[in-house]
Amino acid sequence: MTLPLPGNPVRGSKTGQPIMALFDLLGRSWAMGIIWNLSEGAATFRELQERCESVSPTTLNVRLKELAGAKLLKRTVDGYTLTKLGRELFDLLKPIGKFAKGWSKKF
Amino acid sequence: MTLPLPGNPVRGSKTGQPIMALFDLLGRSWAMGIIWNLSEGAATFRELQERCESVSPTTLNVRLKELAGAKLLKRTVDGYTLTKLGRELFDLLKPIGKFAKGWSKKF
DNA sequence: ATTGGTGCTACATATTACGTAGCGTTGCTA
DNA sequence: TAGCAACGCTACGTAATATGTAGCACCAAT
Repeated sequence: MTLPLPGNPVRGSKTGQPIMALFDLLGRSWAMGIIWNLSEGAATFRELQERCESVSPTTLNVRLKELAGAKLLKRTVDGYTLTKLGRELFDLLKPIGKFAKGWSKKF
Repeated sequence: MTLPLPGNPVRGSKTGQPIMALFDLLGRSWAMGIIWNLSEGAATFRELQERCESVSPTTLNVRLKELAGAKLLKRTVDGYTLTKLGRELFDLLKPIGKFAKGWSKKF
């Protein structure tokens, strides 16, 4: 489980172009979902697990370490929270939520 | 390989909330990379494969079918191209490319 | 001392992705 | 008309990831 960081050739990106490294990081199960659900505020491990529709603790734990390593979230006394960087990313994800609603009407 | 569409409970989303279905679809290897690389213009299968750092044909083919099923791209005489919907999504992905550059400087 | 909550980890199984080889087709060009 | 090259894939074995369930070690309150 290699941590995809810019510069590191990883799964789905041999070049390590920033955008491809980020896509690799976000393109793993629940990565974006975790960021999305954490935007509502800090959460403990188990609470976050519930918000994420009972994702398995294994996956959650691995993902949390990856996202923390990528400086998008961190663990605090209140549980896990987005970093400034993570909130910046969430702000970019947010419009995709709106898009998803329109998209869902096409089916 | 279930196609994640809104309403369908799929991998990473039991509820089928639009955003979660979309995250599931995009959270698969090369899904966002394909959209990103197709934004430069239509491409044949093999050309797209090169743009995506020689992703395996198996993965590429599966992903193309999923994204086409989700109406984000389609096959034309010029090869694969983004649909209007796909270009809309790309426009939302584009700022993430900018973010990725700033992010990459933190390491 | 027990109870209930926490953050995890172990482990077996299932799913997904990869890499390589190569098939069937189409469109040249010799 | 035979040969070749490029096309879009598909087959198939292996490797990497994700899942689900169980439960451990820790802590605080009862």
